[in-house]
Amino acid sequence: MAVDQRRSPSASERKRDPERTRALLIEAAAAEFGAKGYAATRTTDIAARAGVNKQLISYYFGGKEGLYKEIATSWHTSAAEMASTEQPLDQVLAGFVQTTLTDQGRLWAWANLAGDSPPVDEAFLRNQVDQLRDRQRAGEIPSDLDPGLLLLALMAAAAAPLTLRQTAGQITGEDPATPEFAAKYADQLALLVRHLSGRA
Amino acid sequence: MAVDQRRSPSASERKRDPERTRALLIEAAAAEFGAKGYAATRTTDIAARAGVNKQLISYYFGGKEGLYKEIATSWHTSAAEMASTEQPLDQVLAGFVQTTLTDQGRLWAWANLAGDSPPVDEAFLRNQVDQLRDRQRAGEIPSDLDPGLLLLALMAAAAAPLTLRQTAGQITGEDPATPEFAAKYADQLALLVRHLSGRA
DNA sequence: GATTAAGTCAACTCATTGGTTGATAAACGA
DNA sequence: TCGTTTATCAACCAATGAGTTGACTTAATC
Repeated sequence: MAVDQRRSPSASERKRDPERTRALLIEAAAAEFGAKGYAATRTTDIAARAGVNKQLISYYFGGKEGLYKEIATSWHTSAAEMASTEQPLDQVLAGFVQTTLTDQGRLWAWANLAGDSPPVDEAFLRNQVDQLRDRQRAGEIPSDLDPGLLLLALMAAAAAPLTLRQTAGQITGEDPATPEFAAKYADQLALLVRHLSGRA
Repeated sequence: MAVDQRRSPSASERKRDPERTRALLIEAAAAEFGAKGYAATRTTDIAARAGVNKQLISYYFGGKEGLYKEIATSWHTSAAEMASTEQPLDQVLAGFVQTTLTDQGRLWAWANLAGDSPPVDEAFLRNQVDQLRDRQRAGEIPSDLDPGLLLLALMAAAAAPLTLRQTAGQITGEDPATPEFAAKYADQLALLVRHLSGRA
């Protein structure tokens, strides 16, 4: 027993660790909210998944709603990061298809339906629209399409495995929530966009 | 007081009318479920909207869940009808965009996210995929696209004003839940499909 | 080491909500 | 016309679930 425990608290092995607890709760909440939506999620389930007492939800986030908002706003920032990088269109879409599989993505879908708070960073959207406009000028994309509506259509299409999960399953006979499916689907979208630009 | 009330019961003016009550409940329920999703919907709200005592939900449908299922299955049939008509692709999409505005449409979106029951008539989907394949053979659509995934992408895109309501609002600055928006958006999709087929 | 502060938990409270009960009235058949 | 069935409602009930309380325990500070 000569080892000094405090030398490297290293979070994971400490008995008490507020940061870790917070993180556990946030992670568990994202999973639960993402799977069932806000209304159907039970705080008890969140706590159980996090392996922690449910009172701590109140302690750290002031309750169910506070916890939800914490998560809802956290992706604002992650989306903002994404906004900065300027990639080819099919890359952007592929990335988008990927987020489909994450808890964040599911949460975003719920929020959209429920009409919660504006769930995406405005700057990100504006940026994407601008880039689409540029591509139009460059002749990559037909000029008679409205860039805003086109972005909307492409985002919606990319989110299909998520928003139309059931229907996707019915059509393809596969489980749309797998990385393999996402990859295949992203390829198809890339192909589609390429056809759009005329240079198949 | 000589008039014989019973001569023409005419539903709407009768004091008691099971059929009418049932219909009122179904309509109200579709609206409520569509707006908030199953979990967030209160039976009290349904009854209030229908202008009827809440106990009648149990009386006629055996409870909240029974009422929900009643509605969830009812669109199966309406979708099946839609399946029979063979229209040009942009017409199909336009029709789809339209349903976006209905309670049925919203309900369908919720069901897809929640992973409820398979929410669309299988025959309808198969039919649409087959038609897409035909169009491919006819050269209307690039042959290297998978018809199933293409259908998925197009349906998802068409449902954008619904599934990405918030985001749509952010992008366009308009309310996507209006007939005007739906019309404009449907036009864009038609245009997009036309570009896809190469004959801009 | 004693004191204080922070973190965690089990048990409890209280509002909400779906569902039930029993009374009441309209429709209907004999 | 009278009894029976059907439809409707107001009031009640039981269960659930979010949030609170107070005790207890670990860590930090003096």
